Amino acid sequence: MTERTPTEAARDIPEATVARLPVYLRALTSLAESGTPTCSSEELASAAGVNSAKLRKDLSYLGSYGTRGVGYDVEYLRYQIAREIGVTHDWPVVIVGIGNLGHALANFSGFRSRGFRVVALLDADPGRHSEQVAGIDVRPFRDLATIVAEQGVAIGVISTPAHAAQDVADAMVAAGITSILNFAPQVLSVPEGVDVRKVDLSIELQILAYHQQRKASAVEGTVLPGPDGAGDADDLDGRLEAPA
Amino acid sequence: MTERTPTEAARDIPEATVARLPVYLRALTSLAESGTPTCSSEELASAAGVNSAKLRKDLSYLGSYGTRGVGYDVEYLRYQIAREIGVTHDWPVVIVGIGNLGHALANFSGFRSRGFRVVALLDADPGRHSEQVAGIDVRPFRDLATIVAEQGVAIGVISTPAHAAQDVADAMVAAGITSILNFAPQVLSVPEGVDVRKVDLSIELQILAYHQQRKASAVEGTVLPGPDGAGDADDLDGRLEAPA
DNA sequence: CTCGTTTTGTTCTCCCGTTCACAAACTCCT
DNA sequence: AGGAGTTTGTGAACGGGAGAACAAAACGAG
Repeated sequence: MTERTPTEAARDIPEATVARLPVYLRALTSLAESGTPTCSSEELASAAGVNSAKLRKDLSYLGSYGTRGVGYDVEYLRYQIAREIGVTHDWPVVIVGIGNLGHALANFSGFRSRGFRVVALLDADPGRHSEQVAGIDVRPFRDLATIVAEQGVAIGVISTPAHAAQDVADAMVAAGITSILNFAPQVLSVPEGVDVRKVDLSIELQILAYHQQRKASAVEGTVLPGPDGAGDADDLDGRLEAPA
Repeated sequence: MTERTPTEAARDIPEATVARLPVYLRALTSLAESGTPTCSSEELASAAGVNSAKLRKDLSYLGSYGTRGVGYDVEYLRYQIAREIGVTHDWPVVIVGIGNLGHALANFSGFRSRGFRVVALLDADPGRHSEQVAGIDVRPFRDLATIVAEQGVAIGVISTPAHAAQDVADAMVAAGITSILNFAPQVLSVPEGVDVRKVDLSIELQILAYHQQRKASAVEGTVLPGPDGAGDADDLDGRLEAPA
C-alpha cells in the first residue's frame, strides 16, 4: 500500500543513493543561489564530487526530471529532491548533552536552512539548566518525554559522554523518537524500527591514519614519517605494549 | 615492494573492513579495561554491533590471531589491530577553524587516548589569536606550513565555514598534509594521493529524515506525522516552492 | 590416547552498487 | 522540414561486500 501522491509510486531508493541525495541538494541550492537556471548532469556531478553516470542513475530512481539534450532545471530538481528526502518542511529536533559538542551543534546555523529546527536542548546536569545556548533554554533531561510528545519530535541527537549514551537512547525510544543521530563514541542497541546513524571523530581519524600509514610506508624514508618518534617500522612499542 | 615486518605481507584490507577496525579496537579496549582476558568472536561482535561471521572475516584479513576452540586474547588482538591501523604511536594533528565546532574538537578528550595529538589550533581571524583553547594557543592560519613542516603533521582537520574550506584544504595540501578530515559542508577537491573524509551533520540528518518520512507515511495517521504542520502528504508547499 | 565439544578461518553464493556504453529524445541550425 | 549535435535514462557487465555453512584445529573428559 503506502500510497502517496498518485504520480510517483514510492520506489525504494538504494541506500547509497539516499546518502548522496543531500549532497545533490546542497549543490543545487548553491547553483540556484548563483542564479544558474539549468545544469547538465556533468556540471551537477562535478559540483557534488561524483561522476555523471552515477548521478544520472541516482536521479533516475526519483523519476525523469531532466530533459534530454538540455539538462536539469535547477529549481525544479531541487524541489523534487527536497520532497523525496522530506525536507520541504522543517523537522523538529532535540539535542541531548549540552557540553562542548552540544554547544557547537546548537549554534550550527545549517540546521534551519537545511530542513531542521532545534526545539529543545536537554542536559542531565542541573548546573547547565540556567544556561541559554543559541537563544534556547537548556532544560532538564527528564522533560524529554513531554517535549517529544508536545512537539511531535521524531529525531533526536545524542552528544553526551559515551557512558550516558545508551541510557539517553533508551529514553528517546521510550519517548517515541525513531531516528537517532549519535555523536557519542558508543555502540547503541535499539529496537527494530529505530534508525541510528553515528558520527564518530575517532573512527574517521583512525581510518585516515590507516591510509596515511600505508602511504608513508610505501614511500620509505619520507620527510613525513607518520607517527612522531617512529622513524622505523619496527619501533612499535609505544602506548601499547606487545603482549608476549 | 612496500616491505614491512617480515611476518605479515601487507595485505590489502577491504575498505569496509578498515572502517570497522576502529570499532573493534574500541570494543577491545573496553573489554581490556573491564579485565576480560579473552573473548570469542561472538562476544566481540556483539560488543561492536556486527555479526560474528563478519567479524571473523574482518580479522582474518589481518592474520590468524585467534585460537580455535578458545577465542581471542584481548590484549594481543588489541595490539595487532592498533598496529594495523597505525595508532601504536600518536599522530600529530592540526585543527583549522576555531569556532564553536573547533572549540569542541580541541576539547575532545578522545583524541589523546585514541592515537592522536593536537599540535596546533589555527584561525584566520586575528581576534581569536589571543585565546587559549584546551591549553593550546590559537595561532594565525598563515603559520600552517611552518607548523606542518616542524612537527611532521600529516593529518589536518577543517572546521571552518564552508566558504573557507577549499582554501584551507589547498593550503594544507601545499604544506604537505595528505589526510584531511572535513567538517565543513563543502565538497573539497584535492589532488590524487590526498585522502579526504567528510563529516556532515546536515547530510546525516537528512538521511534520517528520509527514512523517517517513509516510516511516517507507511503508518498513516500516526501521532508523530513528521514535519510539523504537515499532516497530509499533499501539503507540500513549505519553504520550497514547487516550480510550475 | 581417543572422542566429543567449542570456536576459528575460509569457501561459496548472493546481492548491492558502480561503471560502461548506447539508444532515445530534445534543441538548434540550415 | 530535416539533419547534426547534445544530453538524458537505462540495460548489461563487473567488482566488492555480506552472510551462511562447513572444515580445520584446539581443548578437555574419560
